[in-house]
Amino acid sequence: MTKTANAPAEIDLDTATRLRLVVMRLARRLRQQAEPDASPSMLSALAVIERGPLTIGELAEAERVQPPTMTRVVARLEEVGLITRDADPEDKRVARVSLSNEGKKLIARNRSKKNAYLAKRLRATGTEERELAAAVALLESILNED
Amino acid sequence: MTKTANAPAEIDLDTATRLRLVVMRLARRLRQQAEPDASPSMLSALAVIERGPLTIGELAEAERVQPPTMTRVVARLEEVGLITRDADPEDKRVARVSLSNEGKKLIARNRSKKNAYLAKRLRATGTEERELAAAVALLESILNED
DNA sequence: TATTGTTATACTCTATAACTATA
DNA sequence: TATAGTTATAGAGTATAACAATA
Repeated sequence: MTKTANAPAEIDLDTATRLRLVVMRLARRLRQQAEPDASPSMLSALAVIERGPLTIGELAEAERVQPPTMTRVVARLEEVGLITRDADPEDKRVARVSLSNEGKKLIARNRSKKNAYLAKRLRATGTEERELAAAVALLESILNED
Repeated sequence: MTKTANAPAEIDLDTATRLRLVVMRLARRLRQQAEPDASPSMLSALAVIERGPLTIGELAEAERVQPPTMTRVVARLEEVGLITRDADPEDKRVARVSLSNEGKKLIARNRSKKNAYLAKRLRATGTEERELAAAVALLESILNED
């Protein structure tokens, strides 16, 4: 095979297309760098649960997924002991989900742990973490507004 | 259900964690807004193929996926007629992949088409497209450097 | 033997449709 | 009847291991 393809920027593409490509490729890369303890969807749900106990429906809405999707994510989180689930005493249909001690520890561990992959990328590109933080904040705002 | 959860920014999280969360959630959203003609992974591969005919292995390397993954994406692209595949006459193990006319048309269509979802988000947040383009460029640089 | 690509298999992530239990 | 959540099923996206064809 000929020497490959350190993919050049796709400069002709419009912003929407570039956003789609970079987000999908970054998602792939970050997945490959995954935590051993929990998958990305589990970590994402965990970050929501951390802000306070929630029902499955609230979680699904916050994460913008359908309820069956959240049922499964929550089931796996419970299986590995990262959350606890309590039936609402006033309405037995409702399940309230909270972080377990294990879950709290995992979040704390993640927070204090330097992400080696990202740190390396930032060094390689001479990007200040502050610049990346600003870019991330912009994407968050696009994502969170209704 | 109590009034929900227009998820507030997770300001305590470190940049790496926020990047992971926002990329995974954006990927989910963009997937939900998917093109009818081709899935995100197909479009991503197509954008690489557009730069010139490539072998499966080169494509896999450019997209940073394993060969079996690319075999499948290419199979679907071929099925729906977006690419053509020609055996290399000098080495019959090798398959060379190029855009079909349909594939070229799809790319042109995407390029000229305004992405309604993204446009709405930008309007809602008062974000200039130029600001988003800068943020996307930063992510691209992190992704592409070796 | 080494390389290119495929097949077999499995896991994650997600959806829709149909269901159960409770209200 | 309506709501909260689950189960059944399916498809996309990805990986590793084992293989076939060709070099």
